[in-house]
Amino acid sequence: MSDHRNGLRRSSINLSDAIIPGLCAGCEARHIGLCDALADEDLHFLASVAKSHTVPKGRMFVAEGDKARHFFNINRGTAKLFKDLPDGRRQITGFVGAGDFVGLAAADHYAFTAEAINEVRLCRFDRTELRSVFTTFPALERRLLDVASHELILAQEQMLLLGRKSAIERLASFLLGWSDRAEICPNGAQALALPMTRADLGDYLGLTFETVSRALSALKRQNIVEVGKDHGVRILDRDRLSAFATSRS
Amino acid sequence: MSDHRNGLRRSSINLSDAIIPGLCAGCEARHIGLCDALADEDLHFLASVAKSHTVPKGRMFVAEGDKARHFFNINRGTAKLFKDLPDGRRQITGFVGAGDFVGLAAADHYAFTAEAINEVRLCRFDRTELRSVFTTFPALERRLLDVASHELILAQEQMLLLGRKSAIERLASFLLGWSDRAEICPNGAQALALPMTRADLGDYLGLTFETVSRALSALKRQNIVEVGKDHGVRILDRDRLSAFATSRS
DNA sequence: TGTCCTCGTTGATTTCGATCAAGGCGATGG
DNA sequence: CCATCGCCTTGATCGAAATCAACGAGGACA
Repeated sequence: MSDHRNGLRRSSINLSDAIIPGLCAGCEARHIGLCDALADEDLHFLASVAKSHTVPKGRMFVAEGDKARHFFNINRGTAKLFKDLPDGRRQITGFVGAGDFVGLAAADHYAFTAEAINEVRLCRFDRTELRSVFTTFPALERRLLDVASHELILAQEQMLLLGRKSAIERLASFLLGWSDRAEICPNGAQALALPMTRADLGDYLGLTFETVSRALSALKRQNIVEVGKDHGVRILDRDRLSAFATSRS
Repeated sequence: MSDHRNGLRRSSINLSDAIIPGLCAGCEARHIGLCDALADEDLHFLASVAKSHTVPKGRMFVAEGDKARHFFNINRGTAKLFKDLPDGRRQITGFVGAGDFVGLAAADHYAFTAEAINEVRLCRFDRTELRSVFTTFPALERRLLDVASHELILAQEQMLLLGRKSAIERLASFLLGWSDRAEICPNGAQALALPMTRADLGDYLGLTFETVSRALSALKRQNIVEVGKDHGVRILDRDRLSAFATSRS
């Protein structure tokens, strides 16, 4: 899970910072922003085509099938991206947080729905305007291609998880990945926050919420993780958790 | 499954054709080539950084973890892309054929392995050289971003399949998707060729080969598909197959 | 020709996770 | 305060797919 960042230069200037100064200050290296591709003085070009928005908890801000008019860059909060089947079954394809770019998985129309898990602040870019910015700053497009490549790698990792891993392996893999993301934006030795519900976790891992709960209990029982009152998780034994993430039983 | 092509202009000139004239002639509109982004007279720039190769059946031509030096464009034949777990479990993330571009899911190192299912002819591009071609022809990079977006859409569709669909739904979804690809390169009312084994299909659909075989038998029993002696499949009732692809039981 | 090997099909049994069910805890609100 | 609701946990049972097993068809090759 750490090699996937190697190919992407870490940003010293985050796009989000440029547009909403002060936000995400502790997170400037978070994941891969759309950052760093522009010189400081060019960032205002991007800012000019961005509109800042706040999405309340539970509100959907992208609907599958809608005409794809915008890209989004998350500044704060967490959202879930998912696809539904007509009978209500749901697959969450990813959780996105500060620094994450949303909207690549779209042709004419969005191929997914996005919903805020808690209050989300984001920047909205018009697709056509962003395209013209690309023409002026090709480095931005290069960066976007890197972001897309990175998402493809993650998607294939998730296919491996969904197609071939057991319930405990899925949960262990998720916790490791989630803690990797979180530690880029370090909150010290704090417990890892899990803003999503067990049901969301199930929809992400291809399990039911009961199975997620049981798998987490199993990890607690073995003193591999600790779950706080606030639902935060602390990883006690990263090595044994890693062992669970790939090996059978 | 048909809307995913809407956002991508169909190519009138296929890159593969330009480099190896005559190949893929019947497939020029196949999937999305890297095509059409360049004017006819500019294609030789691309050709100059490409090397044609033949990969025998069963031979691996990309190994997960290897330094990512090349991109590939398939001209002929079919290959499987996959990831393995240490204990041998395998997830095939995609089958690629004529016109398909391979190598996006890589940062510094490939995140997947690629192996020829039958004899494969392909063009190999040096990554760094291709990058410099981008600088001269930004339209190529734009096209590559479109290809990546399209692959992301497919990957999320596959996550839904792996996480939430039943065995029959998975097989039905695969057959529909596979026939969509094939009909772009029309072989008339012929049966649909399935060059991969049942085991490959299982590794793609997150099932065992026995379950794939049983699901296919179930579709045969209901006269929804017909399986020829050569393992080719003919879809007899596309509507009922579509119904299976999304609905429970 | 016969043997070996890969691939596919089908049947019997097992197992992991889904489903069904009950109850706990904390937040919200009358 | 208690009632309700959302979220989580745990237990009991069920079921879909995995596993184990046997066999058949076709191709490669001595």
